[in-house]
Amino acid sequence: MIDIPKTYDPKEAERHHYARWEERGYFAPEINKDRNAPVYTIVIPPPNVTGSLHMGHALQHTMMDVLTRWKRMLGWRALWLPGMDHAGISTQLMVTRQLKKEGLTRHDLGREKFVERVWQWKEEYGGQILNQLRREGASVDWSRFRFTMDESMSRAVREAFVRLYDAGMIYRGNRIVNWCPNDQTVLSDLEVLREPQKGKLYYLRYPFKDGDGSITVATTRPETMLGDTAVMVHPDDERYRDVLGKTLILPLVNREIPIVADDFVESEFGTGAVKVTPAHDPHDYEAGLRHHLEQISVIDKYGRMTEAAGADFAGLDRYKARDLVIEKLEAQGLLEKVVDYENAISKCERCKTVLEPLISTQWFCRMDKLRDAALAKLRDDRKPRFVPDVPYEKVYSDWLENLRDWTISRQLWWGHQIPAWYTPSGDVIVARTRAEAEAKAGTNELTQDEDVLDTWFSSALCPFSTLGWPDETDDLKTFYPSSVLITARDIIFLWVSRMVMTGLEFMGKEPFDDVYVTGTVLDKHSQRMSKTKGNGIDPLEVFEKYGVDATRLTLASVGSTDTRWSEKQVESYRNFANKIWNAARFCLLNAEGGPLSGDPFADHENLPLHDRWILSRLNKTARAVNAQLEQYEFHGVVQTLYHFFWDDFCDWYIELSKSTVTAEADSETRQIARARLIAILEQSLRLLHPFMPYLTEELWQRLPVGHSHLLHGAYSDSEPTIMLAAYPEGDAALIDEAAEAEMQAVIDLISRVRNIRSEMNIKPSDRIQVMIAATSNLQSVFAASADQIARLTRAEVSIDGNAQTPEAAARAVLSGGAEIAVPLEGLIDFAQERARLSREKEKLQKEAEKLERQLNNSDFVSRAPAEKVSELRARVEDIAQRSSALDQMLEALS
RNA sequence: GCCCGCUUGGCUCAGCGGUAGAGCACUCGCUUCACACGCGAGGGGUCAGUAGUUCGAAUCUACUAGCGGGCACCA
Repeated sequence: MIDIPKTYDPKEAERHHYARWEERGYFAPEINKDRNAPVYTIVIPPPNVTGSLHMGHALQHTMMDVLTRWKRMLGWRALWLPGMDHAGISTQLMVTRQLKKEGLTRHDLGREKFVERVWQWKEEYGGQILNQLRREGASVDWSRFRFTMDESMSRAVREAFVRLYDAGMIYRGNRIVNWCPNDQTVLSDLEVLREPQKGKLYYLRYPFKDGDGSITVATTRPETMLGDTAVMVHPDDERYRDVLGKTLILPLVNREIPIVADDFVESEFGTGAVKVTPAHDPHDYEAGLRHHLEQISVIDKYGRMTEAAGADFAGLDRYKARDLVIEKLEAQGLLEKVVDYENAISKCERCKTVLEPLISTQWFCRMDKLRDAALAKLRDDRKPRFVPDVPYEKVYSDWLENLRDWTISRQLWWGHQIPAWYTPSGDVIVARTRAEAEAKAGTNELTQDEDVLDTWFSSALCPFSTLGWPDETDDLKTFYPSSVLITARDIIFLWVSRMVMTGLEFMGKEPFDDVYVTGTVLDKHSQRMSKTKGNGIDPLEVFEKYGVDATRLTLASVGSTDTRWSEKQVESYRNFANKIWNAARFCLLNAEGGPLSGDPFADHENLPLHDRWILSRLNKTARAVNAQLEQYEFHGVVQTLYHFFWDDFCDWYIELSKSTVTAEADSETRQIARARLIAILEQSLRLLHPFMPYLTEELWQRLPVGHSHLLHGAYSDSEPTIMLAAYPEGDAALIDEAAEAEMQAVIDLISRVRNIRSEMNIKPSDRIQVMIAATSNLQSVFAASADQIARLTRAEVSIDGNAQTPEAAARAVLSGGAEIAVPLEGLIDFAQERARLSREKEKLQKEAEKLERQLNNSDFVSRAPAEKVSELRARVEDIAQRSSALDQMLEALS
């Protein structure tokens, strides 16, 4: 007897298979020997080197793996390309912290040594997520793994930079930017966190230069007043008509500043007069340009006041300066009032420091042309295709339309140093290499720009830089563009849009056909999981407790809508995994003598009903599964598989096969029944494999089948693995509606008898008798299934339309013209039976009335499709028949 | 402020123009020779509300309410 544990132990299966799959190269598209096979590509949105696996990753990875495994089994050359990004700011922060513990700063080490330290850190602590990817069963091609700081990727970054610069799309300029005083670097708009905060609104009086009086302005940041160069009012504001063009004396500084008119001002807000600090506010910066105002920087890159703020303030922290400004203004009677006020404040996404808008020289990427190309692609070709299209297509295009230039330089040491050099005379040379720059400049006295590029600048190139671009490699030709990008919605801007723009610019083609946007896994209070809230659930712990396969199934069924995390759900899929294990256990315990070759379902016409039925169900399921995967209907496909395996295969097919399969004596009938059972199981495992890779491989390897023959043709010379077995696509010829209808009648009959058993409180161990009278068609169906009906109802079955049934019997009427009687001499309570039948009659009557009403509506009969009308008529007829049979029964009982 | 999504049994979610579904929870009965992470039988929903379109609406349209999200937030 084969020894198989009664309960599935996921850890056991998870321990072995992955390493074997990886070693044997199953993940690489080269395993596929069919040169004409279609290509399927997914480039992973590279997780960052400092990150570790969270639920969102696990969700996306599951879906990517499902699709990759599915296409691979269909014989496609499937490539899932893994990568990782260098996360400039976060990583530098990690290492800086590490140094701090040693009492060092990065400047103590110098740039070169510091970068070395970062590489060391990366080797030691970075990329945790890569092993977690393995744990998930992700079938990524590790041989093509790319890290954004690898030389090949760095080269692509320099190439892209040079090309964009030469095309006039990258420029260096002095503009207002988001500055993080803590990280000492500029940030792009997308890295800014907007958070509401309780603050104050200060009303300040600015006196007129000539004559008495003053204008009151409101501000949340009084310290910036030291850098004010104007006050603005709305041109139509009656209150200020007379003061337009007048001059004010800026308090504390005694600078003369003008009053100018600008539409931007909202007269209703505050006093309707706005102080303008072009050097420390993005809106004021724009206004400053419009009115040719001086830009006076009063705050430096450390968030301290500059010399320009005046001797009293220079060197003070910006918040200390705020207090001092207020104190001094109050002393001079220029503080009108202070009110509580809530507004949104910009913070650094990573370190949460309040950002300081500063004027600074940075590199920018112009977005107009890139943006227009992306928008045109969407408008003309509807590419990329968003799934679901509502609302993401609009989210994407709205964002693109309002796009501003992208700040791409960062004041960091970890990252791609900008390929720009300065000559002694200050000319800028942009080139791929220093040598190229020297040649261009005609001198070797060049200094390279100190800054590095935004990490996203390199990530945006991933869809093609990972494939070898700028070289026209075979990989690039073969695998670009990729088939689908799977991602969470907060990445649409950071990634999707930028990849589309660079893809169109450099490759002339969008980087992926489809963009599938996953839902979000929320906690049970509908809150997003986050580190700061501490409400995150660690996928690794879930793997540990319920197994990887069960977790994958749970995550796959999230699909594209947000879902609250429920451990009960994982538990039910854990139970499903166990159900599969035990179904296989049953098959294996009864496998002896099952033939190894040949199609056990060969003689299709003459198969028993339940065999034709399960074949029909299986093939229908396979077709549905393929269709649903094609449409990214992850939730639906999980339901389809679950229902087929548990309800159709386990609850019915195994039970219907049992008497033959478990017969004591060996026989050809027993052999073939066993072979059929195993064949259905085997195909089911293949259908399930993309979702549950470990369990299915574990079981599949144990099945007594000719494994090699089951491999897809493209992998026929490989070692057998379910990973490379042919994915069942479903044969339409095996779908047999008649068999399904007949089987349904048998199932209904068995259910009705069980219902009688239960309602009449008949002990499971008590044998009963079931007498069946049916119309000729069903009569033969039931007759052929009599043994199975008997077994599943624990009854003696007799089928005879003319037999006399005893009065003391529980009865039921089936749809399609069949009646059953269960003689219950001495056991039956006539009143109870009457009540039961009457309830049933009532139900039928209600339904009949509803149908009659519809059929009596002449509009319905004339306008609804004829098919629909006749369907309803047939139902009415069936109900009438059952109803009158019930009447007879009731009459007999009275 | 602008835009979007969601609202279906106690809970978590499917369905998205033609007889209201699943899992969990609940009730009853089962150590039936794969599985108690199980088997069998049940109960439970006017599909948020209102008005429309339609022969027919949970499903389409508009509005309302509640919840959630995105963008812009004006000092």
